[in-house]
Amino acid sequence: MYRRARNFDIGQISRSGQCFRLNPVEKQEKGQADGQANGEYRLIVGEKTLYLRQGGDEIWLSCGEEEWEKIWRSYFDWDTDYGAFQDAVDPEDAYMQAAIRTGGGIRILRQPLWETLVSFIISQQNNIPRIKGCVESLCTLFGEERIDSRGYVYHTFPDAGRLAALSLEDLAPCRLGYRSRYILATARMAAQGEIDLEALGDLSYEEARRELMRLPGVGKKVADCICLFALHHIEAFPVDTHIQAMLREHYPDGFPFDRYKGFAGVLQQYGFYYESFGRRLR
DNA sequence: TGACAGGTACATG
DNA sequence: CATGTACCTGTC
Repeated sequence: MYRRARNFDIGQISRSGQCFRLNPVEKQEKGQADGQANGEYRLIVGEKTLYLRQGGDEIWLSCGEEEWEKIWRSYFDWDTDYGAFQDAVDPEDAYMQAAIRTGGGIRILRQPLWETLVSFIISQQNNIPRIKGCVESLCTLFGEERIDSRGYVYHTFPDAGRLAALSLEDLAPCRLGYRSRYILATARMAAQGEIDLEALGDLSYEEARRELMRLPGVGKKVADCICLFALHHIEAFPVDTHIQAMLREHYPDGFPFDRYKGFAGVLQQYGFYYESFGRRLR
């Protein structure tokens, strides 16, 4: 099926670092412009795969209407007007305006909580290609094998019960380093009901963040990423090394949180993308 | 060789 | 509360 989209760029989303199982199907040529016919992408979420292609503002998706409505429309935050967020940015703020020109097609996804939680524990002191590798090996070794309509074999993300039953030794092949013990401890808390992940969706941003930080390996930054990329609290503003650099270099008098009350997390993504990926384009 | 990669936990003053 | 440090692993 086809859909027309504004402020939506599948390549930018795949490189944005908020999801780790959205990747080009074929190895891409370097230097292809965003928003052009930049090949096909495959996304794996839960039990499903989805293939996407984009040419300009026209998106092709491998799913039918029913699945689109049931899963992907919400996943991509389709009905939110990102143009409105962008219009709210201070016209005098040359830095954020440039960031938007580079990454204005990024969406804040609504990803499954458990996958996002574990992935962002893995993300600490780590780089995106390696995070992707770690997540894939975790899925390959401990997820369940599936095959999609194209005959592509993939693996689901292992649930908390599955991971809780593992030992550090079992996890060693995933090369998670010191994060292994965090993941086991977190999985055990989730599996034993020491934390109610289901209930997290009903909490406010502050409550959810505080609750998440009870988990080993989850500090402020990771909790904010989970709030932003899974629970869709778009006011969450994760501060990592890139964002720290952005704040230091471009907002020495403080970031204008008041102006962007309620959606600062969207700007965080534009800033992060511009700092981490965009600067290579210049 | 050492610093760094979307940090966190724990120890000090 | 604020600062300092160890921590797995891979890459440049």
